[in-house]
Amino acid sequence: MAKTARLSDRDTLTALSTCAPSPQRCAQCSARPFSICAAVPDADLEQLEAIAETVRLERGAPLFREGDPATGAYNITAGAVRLSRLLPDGRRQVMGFAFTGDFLNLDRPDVHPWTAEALEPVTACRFARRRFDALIAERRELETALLARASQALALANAQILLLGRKTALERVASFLLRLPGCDPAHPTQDGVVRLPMTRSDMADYLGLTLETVSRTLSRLKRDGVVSQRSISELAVTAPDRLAVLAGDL
Amino acid sequence: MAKTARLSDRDTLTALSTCAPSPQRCAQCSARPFSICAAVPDADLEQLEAIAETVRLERGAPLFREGDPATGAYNITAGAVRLSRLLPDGRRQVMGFAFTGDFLNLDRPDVHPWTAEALEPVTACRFARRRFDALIAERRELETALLARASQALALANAQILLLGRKTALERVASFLLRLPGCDPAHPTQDGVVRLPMTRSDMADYLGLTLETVSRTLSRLKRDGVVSQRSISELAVTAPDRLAVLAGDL
DNA sequence: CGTTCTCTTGACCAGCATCAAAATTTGTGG
DNA sequence: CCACAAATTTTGATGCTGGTCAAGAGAACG
Repeated sequence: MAKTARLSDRDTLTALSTCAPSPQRCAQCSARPFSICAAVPDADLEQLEAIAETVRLERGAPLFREGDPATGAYNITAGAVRLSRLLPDGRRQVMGFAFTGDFLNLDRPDVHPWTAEALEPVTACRFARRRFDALIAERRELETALLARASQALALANAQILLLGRKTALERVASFLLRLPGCDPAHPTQDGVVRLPMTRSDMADYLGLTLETVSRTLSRLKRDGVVSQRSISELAVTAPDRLAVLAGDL
Repeated sequence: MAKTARLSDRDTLTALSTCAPSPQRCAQCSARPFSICAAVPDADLEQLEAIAETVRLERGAPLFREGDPATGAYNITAGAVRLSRLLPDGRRQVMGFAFTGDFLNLDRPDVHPWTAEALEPVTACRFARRRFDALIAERRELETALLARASQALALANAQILLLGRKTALERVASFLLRLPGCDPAHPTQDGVVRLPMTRSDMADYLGLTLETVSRTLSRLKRDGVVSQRSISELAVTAPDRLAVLAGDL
């Protein structure tokens, strides 16, 4: 479905921060404050560095695929990732997007329940499964951090269940635009700018809609003066209050 | 929405098992093997007993309500519970059903994200928030068990997201009938019998459908010989293989 | 610049929702 | 146990939201 495009856009990475995301130097890692690694005190970072390995992906490249045996866990240190599952006939559900600081395979499954693909150039730390499990067993604060992350993930999943089960197309798109900016700590949002590193099709498959419906709904929001388009992948929310009403939760 | 019905059907409880679910005697609790309490060794059960309190609910009674401050966590020891959230205009999403052994408030929220109501007579153990938090801090195996439960809950939530985002009405109902029996360890399912302690409306609000669509879909499954009706709240799956195909996942 | 991919817009359609009413089940009181 | 009332379920008729099909406009890349 998604073609493996080639694109070496290293600028976004270096522009992001002067200290490179790198397991060799966890202490200087720009993603650490947003990551599960923040639970490990500076003095013990070597333990983390010892089992981490840096992975770099170009746009479209998979970090792992649905059905593959899970041999590691991943911490995203830069870029954005799409998590998706397929039904046998090709219908796709985007299960979520992961940004800087997000941890994949919280629940340490034997087999990956979904495919993870880079939406833009991505760096991630890979922790080999066995050694990571051993580290968790040894360091309780890591397990506590994992539980906190799992709780967050559950709350988000439940918000998505409400969205998919009971919201209209307009409410889904509005909810998405409100929620997305808060998900990426590497791109702190300024005055209502929403960065959309994914395609309309990705949004549609995330929101249980079609790409045409997403496009029409965004056009409607523009026409109604709720958002304005800065570029194809960047919107500005001009009426956040109205957008919140349209999103429709309490 | 749900009226507080009065019904003291104690028989289902005693019929369920000879050893009463009771915190005073955790060692004899029939729900313990299915519960998070299984993580606490027999020798230390007093610690659990000390902070537990038994709650009994008649059908329709709430265990807690969406928006209420969360002052405790609950372990269901008998019966079935409906978890639901409301949109301001009254649309309802049933977030799930909880059965014997299920633990509510895994993520220890400050405010309950949903309402929990008894579908039938229910007994539960209530753990006061503070004291439970203290016990977790003290006993690591409890935290490990919570993480394992949270992982399970995440996997289930993700299955539901796929269902709500991309499945047809027929696929949703079929998936539901396949999944439900495995959720209630207190009623081990014999040869494809599915117990449905919830109404059509509850199923509909769980599956993102209307009660009419659920009813029509069940009628269709009956007409096609995939299931047969034993009573209004009990079906028998006569063609499990065909049902699995209709459910449509890999 | 031309090729390709993505996005937008329009016309039409289908699956499921809505509205309505009858059938069945459950609960209540004699 | 029966009769009646209330709630739930089933079934039918009709409508609407969002999906499908199609074509053209705009970006991105070589």
